[in-house]
Amino acid sequence: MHTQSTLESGQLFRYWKERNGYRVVHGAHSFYVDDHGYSGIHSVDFNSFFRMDDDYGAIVAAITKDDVMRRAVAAYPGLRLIRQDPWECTVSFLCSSATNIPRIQRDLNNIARVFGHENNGVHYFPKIGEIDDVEKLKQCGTGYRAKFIHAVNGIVTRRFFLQLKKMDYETAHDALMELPGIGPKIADCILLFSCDQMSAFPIDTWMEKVLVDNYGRRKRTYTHLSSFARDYFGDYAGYAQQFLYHWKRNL
DNA sequence: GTCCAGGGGTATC
DNA sequence: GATACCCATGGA
Repeated sequence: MHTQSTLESGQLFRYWKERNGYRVVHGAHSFYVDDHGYSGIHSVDFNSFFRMDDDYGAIVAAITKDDVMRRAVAAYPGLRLIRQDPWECTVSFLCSSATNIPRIQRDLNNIARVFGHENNGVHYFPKIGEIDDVEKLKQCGTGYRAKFIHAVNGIVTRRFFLQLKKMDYETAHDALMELPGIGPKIADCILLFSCDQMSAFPIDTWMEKVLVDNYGRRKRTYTHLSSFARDYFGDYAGYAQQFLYHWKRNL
């Protein structure tokens, strides 16, 4: 695994550079990781978090269908999808609308400090139901997103997220879009990064550029672009998306 | 001052 | 179905 491209490709937000690697704080975990190893987390949880159960070589081979993908994969060998906690992932991408990554990181750290749990100087993310004050949420810097985060905090359950993992893609996508503030893009991020829906293909402004510039797409509607990509790349389209997103942003 | 940033809701044609 | 505008905010 290549830690830099994996952690800094916009899927996870609460990490800090430490020594020669990173400290990651997510769910109930706070651990250190670099390109040579890790500490502070059990191997079972580490392997789950970085999707070591995937057949990485086979997946990369399956999605490398053209020269664009060959360039993206060659640029970031070892880039992996992360299997996140669905609730933390949901709040993360509710924070992500029409803003930038540094600000998402700032807001999530504020939310963890204000609503979460402190242990040995580490601020862990709040659990479902604990983000229960809209004004404090706005003070975290979330702006108009506060009302959505607060509403979703009062609706979802652990069971809801477990169901999303068992549903087919379309059903799970529809279920997420029933929630306030969650449209097709944020729903795809939640499914891909935390619900084992590897065919989900989130399309933000950067992925729209990729599909128009590099894949000749004309219609810029979400459903058109997303269904094209899912058909073209197949069952692991989400992995292709992560390579292309990171590649396009760093050209 | 203007534009853009891992969007979504709503009104309007 | 597409398009326009609004939502708050910060950095370029």
